[in-house]
Amino acid sequence: MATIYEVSKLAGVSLATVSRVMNKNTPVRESTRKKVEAAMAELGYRPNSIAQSLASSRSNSIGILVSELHGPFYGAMISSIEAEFRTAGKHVIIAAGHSEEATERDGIEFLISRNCDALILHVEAVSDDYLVQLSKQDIPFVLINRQVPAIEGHCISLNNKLGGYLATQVLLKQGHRELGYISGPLWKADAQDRYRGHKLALQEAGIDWDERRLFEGDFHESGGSDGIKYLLGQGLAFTGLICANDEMASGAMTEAREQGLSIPQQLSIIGFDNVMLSHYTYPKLTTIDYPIAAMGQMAARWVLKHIYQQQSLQLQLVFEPKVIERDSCVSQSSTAR
Amino acid sequence: MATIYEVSKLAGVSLATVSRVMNKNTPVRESTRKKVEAAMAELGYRPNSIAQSLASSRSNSIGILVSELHGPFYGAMISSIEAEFRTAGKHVIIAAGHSEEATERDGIEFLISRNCDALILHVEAVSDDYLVQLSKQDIPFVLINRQVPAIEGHCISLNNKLGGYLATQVLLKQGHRELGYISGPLWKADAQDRYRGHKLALQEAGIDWDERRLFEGDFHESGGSDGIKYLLGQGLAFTGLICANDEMASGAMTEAREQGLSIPQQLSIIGFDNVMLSHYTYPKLTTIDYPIAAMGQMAARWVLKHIYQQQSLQLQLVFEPKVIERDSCVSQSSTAR
DNA sequence: TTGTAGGCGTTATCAC
DNA sequence: GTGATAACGCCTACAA
Repeated sequence: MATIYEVSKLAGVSLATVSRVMNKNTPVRESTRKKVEAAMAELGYRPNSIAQSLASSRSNSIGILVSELHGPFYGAMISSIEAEFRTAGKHVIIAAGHSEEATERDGIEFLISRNCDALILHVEAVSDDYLVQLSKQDIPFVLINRQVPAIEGHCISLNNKLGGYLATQVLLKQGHRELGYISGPLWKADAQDRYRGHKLALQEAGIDWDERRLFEGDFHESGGSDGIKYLLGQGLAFTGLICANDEMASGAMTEAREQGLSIPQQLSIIGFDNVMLSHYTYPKLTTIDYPIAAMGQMAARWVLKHIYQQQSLQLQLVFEPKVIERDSCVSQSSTAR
Repeated sequence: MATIYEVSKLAGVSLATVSRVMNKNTPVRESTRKKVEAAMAELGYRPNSIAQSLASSRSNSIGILVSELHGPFYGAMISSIEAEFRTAGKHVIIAAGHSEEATERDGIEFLISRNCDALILHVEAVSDDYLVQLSKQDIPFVLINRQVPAIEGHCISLNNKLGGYLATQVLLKQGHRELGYISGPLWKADAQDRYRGHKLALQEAGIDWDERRLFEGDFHESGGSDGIKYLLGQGLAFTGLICANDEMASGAMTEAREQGLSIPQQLSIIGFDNVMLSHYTYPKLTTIDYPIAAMGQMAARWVLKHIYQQQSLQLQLVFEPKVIERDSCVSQSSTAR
């Protein structure tokens, strides 16, 4: 591989000049620029990004930590982040945190040791405190789907409480008064917030909160099916079910059907996230849209703006969920049970 | 951040010695090792991986190019690759090729310019020739889901033809004789191979191949729904449908139902890939398992073995598909139409 | 506008 | 075993 030195020799200029035409940061006479470019082309020169990084202490790489690399949610997130950085000539290093504190810390350490210029984190297990500490180190980062008051400016989040509220309202407006709720693991902030929104909607509708109507799921399919079993086991009637994400809604749908309930005739189900699978279920899932692609893109822009001085970018830190009506919820009047 | 130099000063040894204890490649007296390690701990020293890379011309990074970053298939692939490398202390840089030749080439260029030690490629649009040329450059790579005869040793692939054959056999064994086939884009090798397997199974069963029973889809949901519309429009009876991937099977299922067909009573549908969504459909999708996680892991091991000299690893280059029976296919005798 | 020269933080090859 | 010391390929004051 040709080096900058060989290019400079062939072009008959100094190595500094070659560097200048590459980086377009210092004016270079048109004629010498031409010579240099010709030499670069002739040699098939490609700058060594590692040497560039070492000399400039900029790696042009951004670390991304998500809970899982598969799954529709993170896929969409990573995809939008990569696209945004790619056009900016930056690259993305990924790692998985698996929602476990130790693994998340490891992942962050790992990305730092890789000299990332910045981090985009979707972490769940690590404490607020840890993140505040981290913000005092020299590695900049953005948080997705998490609000940490002390470092608000680093947080890109969804109004999850509003989402839970809206989901509940969908069913209430359809006349359902007997509801079930399958939450995510309640130690996760987003699961908590969604549930809070649910309770608020109930309260506003004058419906007493009944703990037996809550099942704490795992955000996976099994959480949905277990939830249905649990709720049915309680012996309480319910015509509407809110699930804190789409996977659980799908699991609930399948299980409910196996228990002899027809969906949505006997049970209306609403999910949360609007990930791809919500198209695939039958009936198609009514859900709450989580604009994860937009949020991922915004995280990328945050980095572009703060780390790579692309000042012109506009930022938005808080996003709003919205209802996506499909076929899994119908009005209570059409419910026969 | 502390450098190796400061560590050496604090430990009272030369910087070369510090390097030695880090890399454990040259014997170092126990007592000096201790001193050095103490110094490293005291300073919170972390080696600068960029400087290491420059000096050793090893970046410890592996580039991965896939068609899309989202989608269940690539998610599973990336996930298994990352896991394998992570434990080896390597990291993964990702890029998307979007099944377009120019973008795929760009992506490869991009990863090369990032000084990856090796590449793992899931490319579709780029020609065999290009890949053969690439293999003559100095960047090692493995191909996933593609067979290029001239560089067989670099290819990790599924026996797609067998998959198409097996899928068809599932329906044939259930007594279906009137079949439809929704393929992927036939310029893609895997789509072709699956279709070939289908035709072979038909031939063995003594069923004439009828071009009108083939619809060329796009590997997305829309391909499935369009396929159903097309097949129904042909006015040919069919009680079994093979779709070349699960997404299309799901689209077909939904559309068929909208057209008044009940699944599987009136139409048995089989998919291909066994991605996550096959759980979510109703009825649950019978499909062909594509062991993408195992193949991704194998690709990672290929790199570990060939590039990072982990000689002990065993490699497997060709994988076999297998039938996953679920609920979307039933025997023809139970079909009333 | 262009050239010179001193880093950037390691690894690796020599000697000792 | 350990210590100098040259790379590695580029960036960036500072000079000219």
